[in-house]
Amino acid sequence: MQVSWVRVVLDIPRQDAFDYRCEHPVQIGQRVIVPFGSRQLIGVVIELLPAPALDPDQIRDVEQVLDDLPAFSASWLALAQFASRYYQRSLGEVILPVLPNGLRKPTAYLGKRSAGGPVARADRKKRSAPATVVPSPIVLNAQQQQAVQQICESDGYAAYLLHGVTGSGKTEVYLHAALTFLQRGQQILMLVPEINLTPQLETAVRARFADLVAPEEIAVFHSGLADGERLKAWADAQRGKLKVLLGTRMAIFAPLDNPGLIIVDEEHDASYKQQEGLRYSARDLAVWRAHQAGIPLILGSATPSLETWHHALSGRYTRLSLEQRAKTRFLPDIRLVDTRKAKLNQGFEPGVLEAIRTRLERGEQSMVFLNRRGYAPVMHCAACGWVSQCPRCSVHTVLHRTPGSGYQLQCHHCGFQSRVPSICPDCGNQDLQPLGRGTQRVEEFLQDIFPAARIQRIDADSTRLKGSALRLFDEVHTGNIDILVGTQMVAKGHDFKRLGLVAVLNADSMLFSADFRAPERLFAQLLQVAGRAGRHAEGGEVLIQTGYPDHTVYQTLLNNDFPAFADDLLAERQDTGLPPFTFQALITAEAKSVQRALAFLQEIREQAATVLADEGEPDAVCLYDPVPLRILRVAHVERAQLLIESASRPALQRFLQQWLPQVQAIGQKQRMRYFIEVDPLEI
DNA sequence: AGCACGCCGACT
DNA sequence: GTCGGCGTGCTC
Ligand SMILES: [Zn+2]
Ligand SMILES: [Zn+2]
Repeated sequence: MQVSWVRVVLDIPRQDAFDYRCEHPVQIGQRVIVPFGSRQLIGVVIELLPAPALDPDQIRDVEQVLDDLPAFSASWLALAQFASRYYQRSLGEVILPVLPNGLRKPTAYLGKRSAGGPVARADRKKRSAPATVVPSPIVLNAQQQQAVQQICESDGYAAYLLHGVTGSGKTEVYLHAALTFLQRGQQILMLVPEINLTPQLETAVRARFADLVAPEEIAVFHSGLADGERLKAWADAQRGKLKVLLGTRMAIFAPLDNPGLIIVDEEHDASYKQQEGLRYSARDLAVWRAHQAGIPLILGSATPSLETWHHALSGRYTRLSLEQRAKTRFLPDIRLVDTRKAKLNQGFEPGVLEAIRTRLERGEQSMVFLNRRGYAPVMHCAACGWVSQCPRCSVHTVLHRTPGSGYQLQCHHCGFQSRVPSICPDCGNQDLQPLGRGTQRVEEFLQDIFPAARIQRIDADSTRLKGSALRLFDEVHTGNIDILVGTQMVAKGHDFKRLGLVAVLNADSMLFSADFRAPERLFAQLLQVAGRAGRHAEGGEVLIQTGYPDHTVYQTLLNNDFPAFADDLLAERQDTGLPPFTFQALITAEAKSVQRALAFLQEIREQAATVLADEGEPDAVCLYDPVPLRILRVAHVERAQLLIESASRPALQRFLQQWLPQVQAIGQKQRMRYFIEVDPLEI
């Protein structure tokens, strides 16, 4: 066998690629096991080298070429390459972390327990085929039909904003369009924001495509799957065995080679943005992937992100509106409840409690939405003003009810737990009070005034165990629950047939957040919760408690004029020079003391001025003053950030490419932990 | 990111 | 004397 040289990417931060000698047949896109220092790693071959670029005695040998899956295709590698360039990470830091565990750990292949490797092991495992329900025939209305037709007649790449409220039948458009592309022999990639939303959609997909697609040609891909299941779905995608892949943001990296249509449901949702490691936006990568593959893309939402709305206005995306609610759906009556004039009872305006009582008497479900888990956001001493504080973070600790009948303080940022002090640590006062309320306290209060009601709380705490979310939602669906108390977890997607009333308690808390996207996000969330009520009968009602009923967010809910709201926000963003009219990147530095983090950011900022001057474009990119984060300290680490902004995306990208190597050098010298985020969601 | 190498404090 | 603390520097 002819010896060759290969360039391999590994999951090593800020390092490009490493060259190896290879005595086996090998091609680009194959995974290999290589020695690296004293350990072994799995890497991916990205280049075949005509000759070694290094001293031959520094080059080591590839130990094994893995061939239990086909090599990654050129188009898949191009996607990874784009993400690497755009998000400013090494290619290895993109490729390896997106692979299922078994495919990136050499131990899965070595040793006597490896049993033919992870793929063979996953294939051997018996899995019960999911039951398929018989679909009920669906008739599309004129707008839906027109949308489907336009999508299916796309010539190559086209991006569609499918704009329609809950119940307007977006899912039907997805499914009908998907059917056409399946008939053409192409694959469908469908993204949803949350794991919770996959079961309902999977059932619908399986039912609808049962005639055309075998059960094993449909797969689900998200982080809630066990390692083996995730690996099986990925392997089937890479082997070309799938027709439909349904998943959360990570599914955007699935190695499908013949996609015909990509669908991003609830495209505005912040969950599409990865918040750690490679901070990518699956929505934006979906646009790139569709463009590269030359296929249509559907971005669906009732409340599109302003980025998407802006593109729809400029003509880059085609807007398809669904204004008619499907025939079998009803619009709930949305009302604002002015809390300024009311005496609240445990956060409830009296009329809201009465409305719940009425629904109870009629045997209908109510939902209370409160975006705050735990019993109370903080413990407080009325005598001296002491509040419960996390010793490791600069935040309050939250009072939680524990499974017994006790209480505990928890930090929502670092997980720190502590006992509730019986007296004030500062002044010895014996009467510490919980301040405010979370879902646990609301649940307790409602149970107190409606003793006979069956109340269920659904939040991150009550659904911690695997599968418990599914079970709780089932309870609600089967009607065993009268009142549902929940956080944003209950806001999305679920279609509760007997739900007549939705009450929103603390919407205002999001109104004055420091984040410039707050109004947009609040509106999306409120419309989404509102969409839970009265979908299947008349008389559905949504009550939103607010102290600011005149605010445009609330007024837009009443007059149902999203376009006007979005246009106003866009005008404001243009005036203030914010996205989507500018492009941003954010560097966050972490250190024991914020002074050190700020000093580092200040130094790299000064370096930036030199880079910009050298490029002859001193004003193309603006770097703001470094600032401490709003929550300064988390788990004993203090953080500061530096915002970088430009009116031109290419200029920003060019600048980052020039500047980041110097940032790295300074970071190394100062032993500073930092990371960069392109298109940050929150600043 | 690991993991070794290295040079200083308190322990069988 | 050596066990182990984690600073620093490489890994094709
Ligand atoms: Zn006190
Ligand atoms: Zn904490």
